[in-house]
Amino acid sequence: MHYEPDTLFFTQLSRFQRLYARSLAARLAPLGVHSGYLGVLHYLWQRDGITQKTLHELMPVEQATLSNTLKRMERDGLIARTPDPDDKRAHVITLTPRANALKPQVMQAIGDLRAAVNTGLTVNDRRYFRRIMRQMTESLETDQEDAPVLLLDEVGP
Amino acid sequence: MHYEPDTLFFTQLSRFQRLYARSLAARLAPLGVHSGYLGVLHYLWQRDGITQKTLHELMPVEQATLSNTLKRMERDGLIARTPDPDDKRAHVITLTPRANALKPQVMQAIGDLRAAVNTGLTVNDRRYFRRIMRQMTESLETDQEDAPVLLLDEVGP
DNA sequence: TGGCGCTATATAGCCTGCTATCAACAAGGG
DNA sequence: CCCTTGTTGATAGCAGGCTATATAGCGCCA
Repeated sequence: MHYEPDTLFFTQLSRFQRLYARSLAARLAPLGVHSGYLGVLHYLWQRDGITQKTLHELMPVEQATLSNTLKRMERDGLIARTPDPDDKRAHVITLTPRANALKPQVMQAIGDLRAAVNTGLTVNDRRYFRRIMRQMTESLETDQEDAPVLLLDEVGP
Repeated sequence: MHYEPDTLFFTQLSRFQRLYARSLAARLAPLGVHSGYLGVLHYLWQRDGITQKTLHELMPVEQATLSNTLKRMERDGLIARTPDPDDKRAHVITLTPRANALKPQVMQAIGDLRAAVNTGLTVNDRRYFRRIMRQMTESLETDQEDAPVLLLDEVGP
């Protein structure tokens, strides 16, 4: 009875995520969209003209990551950043016409991939999978809160 | 009835994978091990002294990725590369004593994390999850084989 | 009002992955 | 024996993540 299941769970998970990203990339490439842009597009399609800060509050990536992603999206002509009249530190992010026009094709690509990945699975399988993934995600969030805060001595005078 | 489930499956999956990697990193950092090293360590602990090519055949990453990972592991004193006597292009990769000594702690870290992630899940949940993940992974592999090979005209003289 | 601390964003530097390409060596055929 | 073709590994350059830190502007309070 093997204790170590030959390939690590982490390895399989990473591989799965990378395969997913690659299939997505294959479908999005002709549109000039990268997988990292998806989250931004998703929220801006719902609510255009917000600041980076607001967008950041909606998305599960760090501020620096978002900043870099927005830079590439600007370079690729998907968003524009105009100064926020109310706060000179901030910029209002808006989608370009091109980005707006892309929505149906991007949605189609996502749907296509979803269908491909779901072949052979029941509705129940999918729900169950998402439920377990959500629960594991919560456990990981907790795990990181419980992080070793240590080094709290040495605060001396 | 929402068709679009608020956050994209891909986004959730990526986030889950990143959280997993981060929790792993938190446990491995004190050992001087990065998450990308795990696969290499895993296989070399089983079978030390193989070439990069052999290792590559075992691992689900591209050759260039492996090459870079090995470079960082060498820099960090975990592996050594000695010339292969049978083939002057190749190097034999061996673990350093430090890397060998690290095995119990790394295994412990992996086990700890596994336990943390599995809290609240039944054995059945875990098995089911892995099964669905494996099946989705296979669907994605198929998806990429079916890739648009296109551009096969224009070969003419 | 002048300065200090907080906040919005950008940048530097790293890890991990990818594709494309190159250099060096191996192996076989003519 | 040499020359072509294949194979092993390294490198360049990019995407997308991260932490840490810098910069600029906002706001408040003394």
